[in-house]
Amino acid sequence: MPVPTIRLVAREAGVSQATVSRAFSQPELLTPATVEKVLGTAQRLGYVPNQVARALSTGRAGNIALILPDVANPFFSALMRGAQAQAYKRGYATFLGDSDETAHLEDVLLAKLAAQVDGFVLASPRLDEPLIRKHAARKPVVVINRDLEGIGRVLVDTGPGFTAAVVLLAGLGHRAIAYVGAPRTSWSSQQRARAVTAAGAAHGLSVVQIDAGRPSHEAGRDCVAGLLEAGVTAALAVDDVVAQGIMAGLAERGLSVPGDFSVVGCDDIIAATTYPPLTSVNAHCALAGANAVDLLLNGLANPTPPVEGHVIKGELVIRGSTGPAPAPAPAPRGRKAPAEPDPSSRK
Amino acid sequence: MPVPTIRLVAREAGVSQATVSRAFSQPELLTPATVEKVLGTAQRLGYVPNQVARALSTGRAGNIALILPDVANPFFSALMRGAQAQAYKRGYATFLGDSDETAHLEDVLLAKLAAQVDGFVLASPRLDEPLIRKHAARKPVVVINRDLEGIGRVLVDTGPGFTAAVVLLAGLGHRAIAYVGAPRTSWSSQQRARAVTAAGAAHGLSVVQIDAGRPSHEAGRDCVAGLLEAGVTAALAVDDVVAQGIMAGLAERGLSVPGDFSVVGCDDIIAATTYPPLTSVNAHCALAGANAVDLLLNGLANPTPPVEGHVIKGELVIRGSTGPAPAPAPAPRGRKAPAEPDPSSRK
DNA sequence: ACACCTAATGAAACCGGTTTCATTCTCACA
DNA sequence: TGTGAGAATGAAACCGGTTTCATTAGGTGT
Repeated sequence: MPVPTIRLVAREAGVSQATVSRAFSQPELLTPATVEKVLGTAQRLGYVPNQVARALSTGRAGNIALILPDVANPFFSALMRGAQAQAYKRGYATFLGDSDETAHLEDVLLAKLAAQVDGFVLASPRLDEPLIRKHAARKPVVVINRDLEGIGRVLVDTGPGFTAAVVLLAGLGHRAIAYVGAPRTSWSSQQRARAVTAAGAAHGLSVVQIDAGRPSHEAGRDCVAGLLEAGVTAALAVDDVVAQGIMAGLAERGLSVPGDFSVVGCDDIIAATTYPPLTSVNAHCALAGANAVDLLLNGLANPTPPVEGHVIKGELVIRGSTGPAPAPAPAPRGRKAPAEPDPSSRK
Repeated sequence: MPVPTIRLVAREAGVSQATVSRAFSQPELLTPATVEKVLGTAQRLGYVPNQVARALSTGRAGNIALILPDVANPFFSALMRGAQAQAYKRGYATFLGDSDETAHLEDVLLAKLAAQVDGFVLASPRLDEPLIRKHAARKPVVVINRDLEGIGRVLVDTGPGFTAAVVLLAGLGHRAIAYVGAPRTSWSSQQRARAVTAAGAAHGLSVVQIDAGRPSHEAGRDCVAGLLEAGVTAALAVDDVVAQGIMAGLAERGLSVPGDFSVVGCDDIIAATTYPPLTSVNAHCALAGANAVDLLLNGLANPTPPVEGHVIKGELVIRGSTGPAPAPAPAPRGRKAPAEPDPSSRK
């Protein structure tokens, strides 16, 4: 028994296929009696409109795709949750593409999915700007955490949160702090680094910057040696996963948080579940995902969508991983701290 | 500039559209020189075969859908990562459906996506058996962690791991332990409960069973009161998230792990990153996801696929959350432990 | 040199819908 | 009663691929 098609229904109901089509997509164009007759026979035959065929002729797939660097990272899984739920609410299905943190895979996924979706949400894209623009020229695109003029974007502004964190640490008596970041390609990380550097300078703190590479638990743990060598008493990490790694590395060395060292994370997804609970900057991940989808779908509805940017404010959530700076240790740990790059900048 | 179609490439390359089509789908039918020429011009024009059109004429969508209860749960995000990567490797794109732990949403997602996919992977479905079978009759389905005769399935057998955990705890001197599980609908949880009960009986331990409801950090923390009331000295949790919640609840009450209480988790995704690191049963989540996809796609390739079941063994990974039973406390904590439901079952 | 088989390619039908445009039918109004 | 506007419906083109079938070219065997 083959799947019934529109032509079969048409023949069976004694109407044209155009009528059947309209009975499903624009019933207001038909006599109620006709609609009823068509839907009746369709029901009887078990006919369901073929979504693929519909997509081909209308050019609308009813799908969107979400491309992100790493589903396993809690920031992105939370974001995805928000995005998928919102897309579902608005009648769209969601493709997932995991680029494994590589620009190339992002590019390939964009190209492969282009025909099947009405638009893309790119979360923290690793792709360089020209390529993003190339794809954006073909299909509507909304980027999350990347500031590209003329392309729809949702930005989570964690700068103020990091500033507040630095202020908090300064108030707790810390004098030397570190920012542990991700590679250059990450807009978020750069933004956070800037906030920390500026706030540190404003409050007379010395700031060391450390690059942890791909943000992971291990990366965080591995940079603890560097932190201690640098002689800082607190670290702000690019995200909670790295922050948790730092705490693990500290624990390995018998240092307690926040007694001996303070740690601040970002995203606030796993922060409440770590031990001790992390002081973290809330990034409202799920909201960002949902907003990106809304922006995208609103753009699809409007013929000439105003290119909007949507900014979400991330605020500091203070928990148990930050405390007073430890009293000056009886003896300095490790070799002497490296001199700051440019002390004059502090005056 | 419209998206290039097969006809444009054909005209540009001076061949027929049939030739272009074959250059992409069956290049062995063409002269290598022709293939090269066609692919060259296609590349130059930025042509990518339209998946929707292809799906319409072949009847194959080239997509699969992964339906799961909660993307934000690390077990599922790891599983998804494995599944998506494997699907991509084999040329399939992946839809994601998050059912938010509800059977109804699962049902709706299955129905909505059916037309656009060649098959489904259902991870830990909350749907009841008849409905799963109904959908499986329409489209190929592989389920993960649900044992349904006649339906392709991947099972992660964590029973032996939990048995080993109980043996470990018995060896450490624990006499009363608890299993903290999820609701009945979870096949995995029931399987684990059985293993714990059986192993407990075999080693003369008293076993209390507690239902935490939806498996979450909070749920774990909330059941700590019950654990202490029951007078147990160790808990095995349905997953790492709940286990971590239990540790948080213990820490709140000033109890140390593993000094005062031992905790065992399951899945081994976040286990290495918690503090203290969790002793956990490795569920090989990513592998399960990849295997499910393989099973599904192999089934699609074969006209009459043998309904296979694939079992993955989960083994115990011992870390820092398990230790010797605490010396009998000076005074029993809380009210007296409730009597076991049926003491006779232990003889 | 001729008949014949195979490999490479092209023309056109087809997948299952949507949509434009033409046609028919009604009914209100002058 | 004639006419024109508007509503209901149908015929056919179209979306962008795949695939069948026919055609042409290039060898091979005798």
